[in-house]
Amino acid sequence: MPKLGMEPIRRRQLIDATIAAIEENGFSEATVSRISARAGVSTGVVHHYFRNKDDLLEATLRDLANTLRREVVERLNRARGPRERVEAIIDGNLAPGLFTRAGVTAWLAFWGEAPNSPRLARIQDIIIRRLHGNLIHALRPIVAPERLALTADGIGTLLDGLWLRAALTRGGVTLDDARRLTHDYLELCLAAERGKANADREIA
Amino acid sequence: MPKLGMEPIRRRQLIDATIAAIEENGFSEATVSRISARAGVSTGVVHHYFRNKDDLLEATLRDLANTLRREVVERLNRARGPRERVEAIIDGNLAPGLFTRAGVTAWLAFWGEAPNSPRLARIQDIIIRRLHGNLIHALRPIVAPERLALTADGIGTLLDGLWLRAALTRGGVTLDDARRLTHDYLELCLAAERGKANADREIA
Amino acid sequence: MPKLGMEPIRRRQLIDATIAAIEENGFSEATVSRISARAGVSTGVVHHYFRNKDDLLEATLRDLANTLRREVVERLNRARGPRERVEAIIDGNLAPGLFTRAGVTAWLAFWGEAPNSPRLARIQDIIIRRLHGNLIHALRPIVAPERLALTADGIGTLLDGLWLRAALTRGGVTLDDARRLTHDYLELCLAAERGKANADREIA
Amino acid sequence: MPKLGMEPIRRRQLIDATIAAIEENGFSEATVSRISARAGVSTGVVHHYFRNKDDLLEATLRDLANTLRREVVERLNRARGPRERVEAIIDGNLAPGLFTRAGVTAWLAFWGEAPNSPRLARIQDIIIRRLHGNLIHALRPIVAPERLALTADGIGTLLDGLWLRAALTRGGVTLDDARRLTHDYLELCLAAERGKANADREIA
DNA sequence: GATGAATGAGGGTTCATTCAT
DNA sequence: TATGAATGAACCCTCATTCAT
Repeated sequence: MPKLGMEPIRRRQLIDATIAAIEENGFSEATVSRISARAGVSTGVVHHYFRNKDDLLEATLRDLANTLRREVVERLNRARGPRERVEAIIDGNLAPGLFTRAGVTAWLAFWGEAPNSPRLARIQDIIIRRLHGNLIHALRPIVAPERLALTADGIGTLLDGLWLRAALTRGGVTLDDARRLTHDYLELCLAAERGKANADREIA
Repeated sequence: MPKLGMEPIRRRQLIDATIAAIEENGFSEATVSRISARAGVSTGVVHHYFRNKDDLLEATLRDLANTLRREVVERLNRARGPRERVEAIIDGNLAPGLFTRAGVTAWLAFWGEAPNSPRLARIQDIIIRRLHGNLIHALRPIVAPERLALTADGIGTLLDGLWLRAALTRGGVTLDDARRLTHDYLELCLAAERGKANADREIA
Repeated sequence: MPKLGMEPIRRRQLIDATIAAIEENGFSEATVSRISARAGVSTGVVHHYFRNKDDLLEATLRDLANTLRREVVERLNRARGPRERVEAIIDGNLAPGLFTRAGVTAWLAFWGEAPNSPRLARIQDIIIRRLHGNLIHALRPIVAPERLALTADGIGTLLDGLWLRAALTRGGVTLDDARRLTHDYLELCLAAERGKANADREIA
Repeated sequence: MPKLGMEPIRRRQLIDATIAAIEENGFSEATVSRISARAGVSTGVVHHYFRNKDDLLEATLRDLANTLRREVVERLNRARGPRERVEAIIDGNLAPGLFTRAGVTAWLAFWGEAPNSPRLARIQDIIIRRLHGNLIHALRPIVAPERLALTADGIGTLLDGLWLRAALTRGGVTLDDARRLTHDYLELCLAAERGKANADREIA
């Protein structure tokens, strides 16, 4: 009789094994046989639960994206006031479980493949759009409309740049440095708002 | 005597073909046979002028890095005053010949491979360090010492984030948007400097 | 469950195919694709059961060495008395299944490669040492100590020379000729022993 | 104007380079480019003076064979009496310039290729026949007719076996050991002759 | 005479995928 | 449900050989 309910278990194992394999040896070395060996199953199992390797890779990237989303949503739910909402988004993207040398390496590998894989590119697009939407929503109450998009892009771009550098630079980027940089940027933007508001008041 | 002086010509052709192949099909599809076909030569030629594929890839990344450096140096030579020097670095990194969907895709592909390739990683490291050094040098006269490193990191990280987004997002990032974002960041930083200077003066 | 227990079968097939390929076309023409075709399998199978071609070649030489050892051991087990033991070793090395044009050609091919392959050289070394050890042991009761090593070397060298000539000379070397030559050498040595013994007795 | 008389010089250089290349890295690694590099010329030169690589290899084996022949002939010319003639042949085959680890390695490489190269096989055949002919001629005066062929085969086979072992065994075979073995064999044969002659005389 | 650039077939090897068990 | 044997295309690379110069 067949073991029931194996599907979610096996998919989970294989996705975790895929992330681990990419982290350790890079995208091109993450072969089906290495992934399945790491998951403790035979190569055939991969094609039993995923149509092909591309499907497994897509599922893996989706899984990474979901983890990121959860980190952000969780912090957003605890945030009070617009300022804390922006900080929740920033801190969610720099969550200790994700923003590690290993974690960003896997992301970077997917980024490198995305431009020539429509399926991966689509997911990346969603992630970036989601970040942008969240930031716009959180910043609207505290940033002037004409600077809204620019500020959201600024924070989003900084976060992406930090991820990239975390994967590329030899020593990585410390979580503290990353936080300081983004929060300082937010501070600069809000200070400029206040300065402008003061100037407006003086004129009035 | 055979055709003389073919070496620089062929190396140039092969490097260009490598960039084109990566742009079009991604890193993993940039095979020796595709690269050589694109260069209009047989596969053997690749190994006549490069020890192996890794050497060709390294030479290609070095070439990209050199182009970037030239764009920056050229603008630095024309710059007058510290503010223009910072802008020269920013604009050099966003030079029209480099900051295109295609160009940026090749870079991203190399970034994705770097964590697993010490040789590529070394070059990336040099590029990032060079950018940081240039920025520090240009910002020193106009930014307070305690904010110097932070500001340089901010601009550098923004530039890296812009490159990443240019490759990843569907529509890319327009050159104008990129310039606006970075120059605005510089403006914010300098405005904060002035604000602090004013506050200091008022106190005195 | 897949077909089980294929490993010994496939390894046997591939080793046999390797011997056949070397016999027919020589060492340099014994390519993986020719070997696998001869075994009736695809090229991938070779690397499924052997890490690489060198491993297959080493296994093949080991197999040849084992066959030789079996031929000798079998005859040694049936031998009665020292004289018959020496003859068992000689005849084992000239066993009809091994001492054929074809068999000897494969050996010679391996000999030709051994000086450049430490792995093959090691096996050759063992084979030669084993022959020497066997001969020493068998000759000890019937040859004076001071002539023991020389006689063993003589028989061993003759056997090696016969193998070489069997592979090289156009008509090969007949089994009968080979036997006559080695047995005659043994006879000469033993006659010399007897002669010396007689002389000693006369003196006494 | 073309340099005249280059042909013998270049052929000599290339043959020497071929022997050196085979000695150092084995038959399969003796490529045209390595041989020409060692000779200090370009790859094209090889095909200028030899129709193809096989021709160069054949010329090289012929050259080795000629060297061997010269060593033997020279000693034969100095020999006095049949016994010395036999020893001249033995010592010529063990000449210090030939019977070295390096020298026999090149020979062995050719032996390994000969069975599947009719051209090389033909030369090997000549060498063996020549040795046999020389031995028969030298032994005729001192060995009984019915043992003549056997004795010549014995010495020839011993010499071939010694060459083989010199190339194969780790420590090689010392010149002294080789001489002792062959001369002892000759001694045994001649002693047997005398013994038989004595026996015949006693009967008479 | 000599060069070395160029070719392209063929080498060993890896891989995603299929399938009988 | 799971295995791992098997496939064969495609990979990078090497090589003898040719040929314009």
